Amino acid sequence: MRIYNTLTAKKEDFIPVDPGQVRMYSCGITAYDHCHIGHARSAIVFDVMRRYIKYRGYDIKYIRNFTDIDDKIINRAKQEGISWDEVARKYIDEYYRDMDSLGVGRADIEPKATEYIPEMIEIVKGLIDKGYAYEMEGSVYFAVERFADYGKLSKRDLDDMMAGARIEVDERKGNPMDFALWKASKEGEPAWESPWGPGRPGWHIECSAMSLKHLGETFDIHGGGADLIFPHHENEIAQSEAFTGRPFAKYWVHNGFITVDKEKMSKSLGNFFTIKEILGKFDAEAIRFFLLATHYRSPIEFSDEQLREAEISIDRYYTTFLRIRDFMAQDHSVEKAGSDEKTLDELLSRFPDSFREAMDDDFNTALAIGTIFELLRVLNKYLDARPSGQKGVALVTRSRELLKEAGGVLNIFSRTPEDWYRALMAKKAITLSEGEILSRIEERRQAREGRDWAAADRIRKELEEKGIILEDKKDGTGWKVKIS
RNA sequence: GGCGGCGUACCCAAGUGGCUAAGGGAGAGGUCUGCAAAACCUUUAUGCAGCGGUUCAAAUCCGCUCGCCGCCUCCA
Repeated sequence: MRIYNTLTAKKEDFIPVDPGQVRMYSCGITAYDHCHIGHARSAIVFDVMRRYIKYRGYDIKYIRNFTDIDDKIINRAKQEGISWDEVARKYIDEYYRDMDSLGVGRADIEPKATEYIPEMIEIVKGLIDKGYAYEMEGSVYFAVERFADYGKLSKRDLDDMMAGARIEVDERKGNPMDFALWKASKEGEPAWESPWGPGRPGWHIECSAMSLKHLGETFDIHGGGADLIFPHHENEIAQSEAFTGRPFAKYWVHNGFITVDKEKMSKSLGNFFTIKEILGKFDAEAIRFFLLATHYRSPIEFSDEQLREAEISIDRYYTTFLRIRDFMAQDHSVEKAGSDEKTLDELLSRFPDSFREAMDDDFNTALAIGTIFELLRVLNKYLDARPSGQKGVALVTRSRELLKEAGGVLNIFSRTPEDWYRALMAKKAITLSEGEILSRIEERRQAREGRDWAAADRIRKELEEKGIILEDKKDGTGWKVKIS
């Protein structure tokens, strides 16, 4: 496997610190509002990395945190008139609701910042003892000049940073770039006891404390959105490496942004779409497919049109699965070859390698999806000749297994075609019930039997206007939801 | 101002030195069909923002130009 490492700005061979064992940490959310599609991208990208690493035979321990204390949470609590911990709890629940629908699995450990206050205090104390941090009026700051490697992740030079150009300078700090490890709490704010008086942790320290506790001083993969590179991840490196004297994370991976009109989707610009809004119009699987159809480091322009195309792609997959099922159910007493049997056979032989090579190359899910659709095309062509017999059963069974395995790694294509159509009926607000559709199909069957094509076409047209497409096959009529 | 990224067909999107430049959508033509739909076939980039250069060989490396974006403040 090769992974692009932000730290070295190169794709590198992936060699875990401990052979066969992977330790991965990704930065989760600050629980103060509903998640938008950008949060979904990050969560899905790391979910797929985790699944693929496991698929490749590694034992993986995956941690994803929640920031449950922070200025934004405190402000939100004031707005909503509830306590800060109620805000955090509420939005963590909402997070799970969103992620569960998107097929994002739970991490092995999902620590919350406030559960690690003693560990954080220990690190802050250690950093003061080692001369990397100083206390000032109840707060503690990390002195960036003391850490020689400061800037190595974000490729910045302290002198060039034009500190103060865009930040409010606190004149009392040793260097304007010094950041808070521990913040003194103001009257009425949530506070924990510390050697420096009542206060709360700075933002960055929680990840250092939680990763150290669960993954050790040095671990393999640390990820998050590209906007976390500076200052968050840069500061994590400074704190952690200054404290332990050991390298922190070996591979740093960062996902690209979702854009709207070419601009980064963000809370401050207000150009964001929440996951729930999008789920109101599109199926969760389409969202997941849409996000995985582009490489994780590239920007993705958000658009309804792209989501619709994702639905069409998924529909193509499930339509093929219905064909597979029809084929398996038919009579196989006669051996009859399909079209291009050799092409299918050869493709099946190299498919696992193609898929794996794509994913091995820095988790190239876009290319991996391409291999899936290539197999669908060849399989469809094979089935077009209406083959039968044991050779065919073997080839089609193999195709089905490989497709399901690949889909499983990406956690897409895992439903039945029926579940897909039912979900689509709900999203597209189809007013007909399945029973009504079937009875109309039966009426039409009788009309067709009497060669009353006008009546048959009328029924088909009527259903299409209500969003249902009919497909006449040799042994009956199937239906599907129209995507438009 | 500093650092970084991107620009591939009508749209989306892989490809970062060498086979016919993946895959999806859309369009056109065709096979199949009572007619459709689905599926399949053919077709749509002698071409990869532009101009130079390196090389036997470049979308891929180097330089310049143009355009777009990101980070440098909370941010996935």
